[in-house]
Amino acid sequence: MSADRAAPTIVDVARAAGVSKSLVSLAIRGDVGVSDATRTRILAVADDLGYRSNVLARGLARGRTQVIGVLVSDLSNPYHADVVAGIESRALDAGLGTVIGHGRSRPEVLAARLDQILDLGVDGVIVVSAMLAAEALDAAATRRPLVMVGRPFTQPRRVSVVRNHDERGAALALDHLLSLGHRRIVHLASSRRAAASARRHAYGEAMTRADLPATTLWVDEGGTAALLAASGTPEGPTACFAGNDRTAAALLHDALDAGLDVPARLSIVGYDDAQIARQVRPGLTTVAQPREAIGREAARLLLSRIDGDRDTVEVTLEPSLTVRGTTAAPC
Amino acid sequence: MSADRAAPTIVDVARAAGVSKSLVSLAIRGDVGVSDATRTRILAVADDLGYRSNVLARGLARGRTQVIGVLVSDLSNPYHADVVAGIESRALDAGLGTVIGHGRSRPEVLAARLDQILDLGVDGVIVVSAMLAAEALDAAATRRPLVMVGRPFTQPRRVSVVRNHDERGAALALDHLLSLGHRRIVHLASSRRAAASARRHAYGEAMTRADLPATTLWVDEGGTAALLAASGTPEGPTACFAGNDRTAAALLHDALDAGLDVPARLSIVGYDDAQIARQVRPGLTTVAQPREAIGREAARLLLSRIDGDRDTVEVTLEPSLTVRGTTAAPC
DNA sequence: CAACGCCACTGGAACGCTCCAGGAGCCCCT
DNA sequence: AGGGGCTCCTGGAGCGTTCCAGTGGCGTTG
Repeated sequence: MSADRAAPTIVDVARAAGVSKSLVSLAIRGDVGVSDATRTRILAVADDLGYRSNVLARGLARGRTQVIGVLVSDLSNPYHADVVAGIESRALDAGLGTVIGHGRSRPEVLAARLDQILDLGVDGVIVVSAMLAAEALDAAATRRPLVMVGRPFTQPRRVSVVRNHDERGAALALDHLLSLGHRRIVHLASSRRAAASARRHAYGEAMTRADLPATTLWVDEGGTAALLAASGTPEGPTACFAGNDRTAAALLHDALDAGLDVPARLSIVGYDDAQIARQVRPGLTTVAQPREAIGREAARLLLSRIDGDRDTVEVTLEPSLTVRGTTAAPC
Repeated sequence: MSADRAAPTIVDVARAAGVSKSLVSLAIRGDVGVSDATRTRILAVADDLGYRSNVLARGLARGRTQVIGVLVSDLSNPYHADVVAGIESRALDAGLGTVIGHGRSRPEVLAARLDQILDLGVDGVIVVSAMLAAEALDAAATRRPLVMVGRPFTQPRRVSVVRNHDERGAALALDHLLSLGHRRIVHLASSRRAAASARRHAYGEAMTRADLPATTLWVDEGGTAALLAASGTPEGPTACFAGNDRTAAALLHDALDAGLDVPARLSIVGYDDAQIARQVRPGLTTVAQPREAIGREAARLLLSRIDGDRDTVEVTLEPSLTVRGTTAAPC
């Protein structure tokens, strides 16, 4: 099938338009110094021939590919999808393409993908994963500008960080519960990672501020069962702030199974506004991160780094509270 | 910061090892015709210098980048994530990298991303999206080998297709309901797209085979309400086969809201074994597609096309039934 | 011992683009 | 009339690879 004939190059266009290849290059990139008449002619010819500029050749010659990479640990996590959407929209505004690498939640795969994306010649990388090893992150950052999403501390210098303000989010959740009249509020934690710790500490501080005792229960230590058992008793907790929506949803599930009325006997607040928060019944009250905005901000930081800005910064964005059906005044 | 010094090239390695750049190239690619002693020396030097081969230059010179592209319409769809995981694992086995493009469920974005991925110089593309316009698909297929996942008909020749056997899946669902003793089974459809049609037709055929009347209700025509109203009556349906899990979950939700006992008064079977099937209560009985296997098969087909195989084929893989809590014998 | 074949290695062209130094033509000013 | 400064355009070098046609040395063979 002759349609497989080699793709037209800049030289083909130049020949067909009767100009030099340099001029075609200038015209296509929209450079000044090309007369309008010639430019339109060249573009028409290019279009006619079905010319597409070869990114590989351009990247090789310019040292820039106009493509940024995004490394994601878990594709199926809607949080990641939204952040990626934000990144893409901002990149597109700047005329850059985006490719995504998928780490399948495994540190070694993640590191390999990161290398592979960099090898492809992207101009910069945004890492949306808390799981990437610090050394891999550091090594990558010496190769290209790198922006990290979500990890609360800038371990290596040279990387910028965008994250949601977990402390403030936890405070939002607790203010909500406190204003409903809850006093015996426990925290259900399932992870010791950075974001989870920030939320846990913020919980502790909010309780201290309100002069109330703080109690953290761990899922992997049977915390859920302990919580459910206690919440029947007169002195038991009337509300629970969970470290994330998955944990909250599981708790809700178990509570309903145990015949405990939610929210009448136990109020539950999650964190993340994940899809599951809308799917459970009653709907989960939760703290929402500004996911697209986080992505857009990450892209903005990366673009400025690509343009030569050497400063690495840490940006935190404000979360908000979404009230659904799992919170009410204690009865 | 002096770590930003230019990355070492093959020439640097050659100079450091005291050989020609051609020999370095051969050694690194594992070509024959390099003595063992020289090869190990070259590799050691390369490693020492932190040499990484430049994919852009290699792609330009060879016309092959050793990277395949995957175009996905919706990142957050776990179905897609699993297919991608399958693709990646197979590609990795063959020593190829993978980049993902994200179409955000919008045909025009999808088409633009596809072009962009192709521009990047990937050796082939796998499209995991039913939404891509046929023309865009066709245009892409003339540029590189292309494999389509999920769309049941090969519209343009030149593309291979991997899909789940929707007809057989629907038959599995109906066999299950029939063997439970159901006789009045309706189909609830929400889409007229290809996969949905295949399931709908298979429903009709299965009913005909069993000598039972087939009734298809459409969600967008108030089918859900009609179904719920009818299922109370003596002659009303005792079971429903939904076109996908989302539809099934919504039906389940409405049925429970209406005070209808599921599965006692109404059995429900979905399709896809999406995450939601596990999250609703009771868990949804559904047809599961072999998602990773589909991805692996797609990658296998693509690789053989890349290696010069000109045949385009259509492969269907067998689905399986996952029985959960929404099906029981009619009472 | 000359001829041959094979092995290990080399140098340069090519891939498709960008960038740079420079050239032709034109208008304006002195 | 001569020069200066535009604007519009050109040719060639260079980006880091791969590929191809050799080259030289060595062992085998008639």
